[in-house]
Amino acid sequence: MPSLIHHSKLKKNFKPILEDEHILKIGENVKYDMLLLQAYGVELKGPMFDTMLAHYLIEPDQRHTMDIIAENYLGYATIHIEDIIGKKGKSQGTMREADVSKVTDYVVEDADITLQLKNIFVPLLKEREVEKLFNDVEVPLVPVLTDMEFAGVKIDKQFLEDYSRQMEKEIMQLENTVYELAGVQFNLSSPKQLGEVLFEKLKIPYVGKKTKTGQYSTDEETLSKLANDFAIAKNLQDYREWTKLKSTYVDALPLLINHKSGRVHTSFNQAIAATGRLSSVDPNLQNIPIRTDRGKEIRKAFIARDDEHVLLSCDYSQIELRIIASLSEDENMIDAFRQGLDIHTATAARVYSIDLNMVTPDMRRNAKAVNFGIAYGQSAFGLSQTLRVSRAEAKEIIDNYQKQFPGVSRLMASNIEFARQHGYIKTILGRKRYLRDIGSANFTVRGQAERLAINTPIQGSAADMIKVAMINIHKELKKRKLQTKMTLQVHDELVFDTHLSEVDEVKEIVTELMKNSMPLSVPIEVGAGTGKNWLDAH
DNA sequence: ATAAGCACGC
DNA sequence: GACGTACGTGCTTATA
Repeated sequence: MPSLIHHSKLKKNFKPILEDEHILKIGENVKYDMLLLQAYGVELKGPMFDTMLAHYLIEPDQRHTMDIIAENYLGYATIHIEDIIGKKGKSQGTMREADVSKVTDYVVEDADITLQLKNIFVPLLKEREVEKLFNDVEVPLVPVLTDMEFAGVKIDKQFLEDYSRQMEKEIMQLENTVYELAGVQFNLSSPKQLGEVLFEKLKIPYVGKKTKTGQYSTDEETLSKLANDFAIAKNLQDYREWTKLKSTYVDALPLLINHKSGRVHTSFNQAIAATGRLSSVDPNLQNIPIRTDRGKEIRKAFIARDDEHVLLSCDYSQIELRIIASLSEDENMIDAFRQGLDIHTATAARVYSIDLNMVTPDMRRNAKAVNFGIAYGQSAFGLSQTLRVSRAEAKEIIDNYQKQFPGVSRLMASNIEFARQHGYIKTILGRKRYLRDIGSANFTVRGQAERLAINTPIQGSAADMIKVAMINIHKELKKRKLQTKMTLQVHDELVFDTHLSEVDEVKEIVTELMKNSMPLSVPIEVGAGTGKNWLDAH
């Protein structure tokens, strides 16, 4: 017999406790339990403590599974799940089928360890000054993410199946063309075989570094340098694009449609990215293509619930640069945003010391690349690579940038200095990241830590901001008893499935709450669009 | 199974 | 002169 007590009896006994607003619930990865209980009609309520999220704020660069933190903080080796349900893979069973006495040991240990960890983490959160971030942001975000995952998104399966067949034809043709140009048949998807064909059999001159295993590099950067001179390279670029889109998205997404809901339910991981960002898995809905026309097609498959609904997409405009402007208090950058200028054009005008209306597309492109690189601590070498200009030219652009935006340069330097002094760097809401290599004598290792000291406050503060917005929006939708569901978060974008009758009201609520979730010294702009599918909503 | 190479997003 | 742009997820191939 799988279980001794039927779940209806368990539910009767536990539901009043689990739904009691005053009883503290302590768990590891509470979102998982919330989702599970939801399937049994139980809504977990009241104060929460999540040991996974606590450890995420205490040691953001580490992993946060219970077996690891139990080992580290309690010196205790937990029972391995594989000892109960079998090794990972096809033979692995489920908890329902497992030996009851083993499961009993496992769950009792789980409860015991979770409580012990909670008692350790409560003072530690206070000591590390992340208690408020924990209680006001990370914990309240849990039910928001639970609702988003449960809501899921609708996928047009037929559309993707049709597109897949069309892609198959394109891929077959490209394959044949490449075989003809190469004079051999080989596996185009094998970078090893491809490198040998291009650079040994066809004797195409190879410039640039080999990969770390000594292979010829065949990545996009390499192929694009060859594309003008060798037709085979262009065909390979197309082949790569089609096969990537087909295997990762078009063929994979329909397989993940849930049979009960008919929708795709991603899982948002709240304790992976050390900067505070969320991540998305099974499927990853944060990397759906948008750059190329062939890729954009895939977004047409993300559709509203039915004919009476639309997708609403709201995204922050240049949020990371606005955060840089605000943190640095750089007058010129703040001015540009206050005047509502296109930031890349404004940057170009300053860097090239010309009028705004004299900025050419090339200048804007260069300025955009600088703005982009700034947030990551990019060097003159790095910029010269992206822009494909000489190092001297890249250095001149950067020098001009630093002269025109001295506050930004000061911010970078002072963040590195702060990290040296304190051993960590923090975001606007006080999320900390420990940079233990900041004083390393090794140039490479220290350089990496310095780039993290620059990037983490920027990327992390943007993450803080959208998390607060999500909590406030979720609360407001509930308060107004609106049916609109928040479904996706893509770092600076939120997507909603909205009934037509609610669109105007929800658009207003969302844009206002996104703008006002955290005060900056520059205005925050939010773009909003609606459509039957995700592409049209942009 | 795991690593490598590659490519998608922000 | 080194090294050279942050954060993720997931596909296929190659190797063990």
